[in-house]
Amino acid sequence: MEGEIVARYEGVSPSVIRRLPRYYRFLEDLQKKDVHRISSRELSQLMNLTASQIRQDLNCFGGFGQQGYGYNVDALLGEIGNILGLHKGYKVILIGAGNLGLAIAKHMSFETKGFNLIGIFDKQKELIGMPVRHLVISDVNRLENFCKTFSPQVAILCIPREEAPELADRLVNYGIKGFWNFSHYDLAMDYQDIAVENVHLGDSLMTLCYEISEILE
Amino acid sequence: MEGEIVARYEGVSPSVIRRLPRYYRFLEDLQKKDVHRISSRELSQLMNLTASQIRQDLNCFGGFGQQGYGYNVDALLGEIGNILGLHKGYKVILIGAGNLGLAIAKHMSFETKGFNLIGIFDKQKELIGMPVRHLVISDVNRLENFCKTFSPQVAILCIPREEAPELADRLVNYGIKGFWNFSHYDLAMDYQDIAVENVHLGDSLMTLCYEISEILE
DNA sequence: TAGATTGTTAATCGATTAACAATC
DNA sequence: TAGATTGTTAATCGATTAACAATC
Repeated sequence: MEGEIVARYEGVSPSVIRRLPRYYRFLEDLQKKDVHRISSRELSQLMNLTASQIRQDLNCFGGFGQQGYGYNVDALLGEIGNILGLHKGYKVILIGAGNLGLAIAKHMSFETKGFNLIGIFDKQKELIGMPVRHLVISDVNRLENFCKTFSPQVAILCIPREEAPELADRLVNYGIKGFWNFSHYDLAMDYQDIAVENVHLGDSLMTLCYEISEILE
Repeated sequence: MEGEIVARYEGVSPSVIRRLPRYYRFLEDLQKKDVHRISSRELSQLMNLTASQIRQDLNCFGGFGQQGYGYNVDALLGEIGNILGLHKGYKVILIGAGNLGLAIAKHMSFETKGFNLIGIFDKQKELIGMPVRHLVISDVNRLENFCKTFSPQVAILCIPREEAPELADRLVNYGIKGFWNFSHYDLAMDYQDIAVENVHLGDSLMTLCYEISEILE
């Protein structure tokens, strides 16, 4: 809409952004517990952070608190939700309906995280037609047509490593602007203006291995 | 064994540790491609890092390179594997055989990441007895007995948020030393000498939402 | 030996913490 | 008003990058 003011925060560092979802979760929790007011100090104790960091983080986006009072939980929750864009309902498709893909399709609450799952694709004939939630698995070769018709913005990749680079390329051509990448390939940042979240569960497990061995030896 | 020298690297910062699995993956890849020698500069280009950082990182653990030559891929891969402890085969159990739990049980290559999956537990009667890989899902109330008998060191939590804190407590009492936590609860660091890897897939998705909205507005 | 590339120290940059004046 | 707690600036700390002498 013309003239609509969309606050964007270009200068904010990734470390701050990555903490926002965690703030959001803790605030949701407080809200559920009927806590309506919280100071940075109280929140810092809950979250294992410094109060200073919390105030610093929030002030990247504006003065959401009130001196002498603290923060209003409901208002702050709303603000962070807006900053993250959780009301946007971006259209997302999932490619690869194997174990992990299906688990994510069934398990993840897309609606509360800014997304709307509108398609699931696989190349395996036996899976095509299988119902998952409100959807039915489609043939991956319908991808181009589907994207032209429905213009999803985001793709979740639950495909083997080898297939990732080529498929990502194709999807960018079909208009995809972001990837949630579970394939074991490090989706490169060659693309300008394409968002990528690489999720490497294996890396997390290896890190745990290091930590365990640090404790046990 | 008495007198065995176990190199531990207490002083190394978490940011360096978290990069090790990624180095490991890229080196594996080079090995598969029959590359046996690589300089920090070449590797930095592959990985989107600075050569300086790579040298700095590796030198936290020792001088694995050779001036004028670079690094031997196979040797370096082995060293990083050792540092991470990928040969340890720590015994791990998985609790919660829902969509996500099953996907992880079936999909994850534990063996190559330092672990050995020795048990899967759920409380739902219909799931108990179901075969998964080389295992069969057990009743969660057998957990204590199982832990006393087999002494697993690590537990994977694929359980609802509400059940996480209490179950984690119990597991610590049963001797568990580390958690790979997929429940939406932030497993606290109250415990000394317990390793925790919290995996918040929802946080990752919300971060992607922010990034997308930054691109699209 | 000359060229290449490491290991390592020093410089820079960014992120976190501390402090306190502003203000509810 | 007095007490509390923010917003914000300054100080500290840690992580990354640059530079170069050591050495293969």
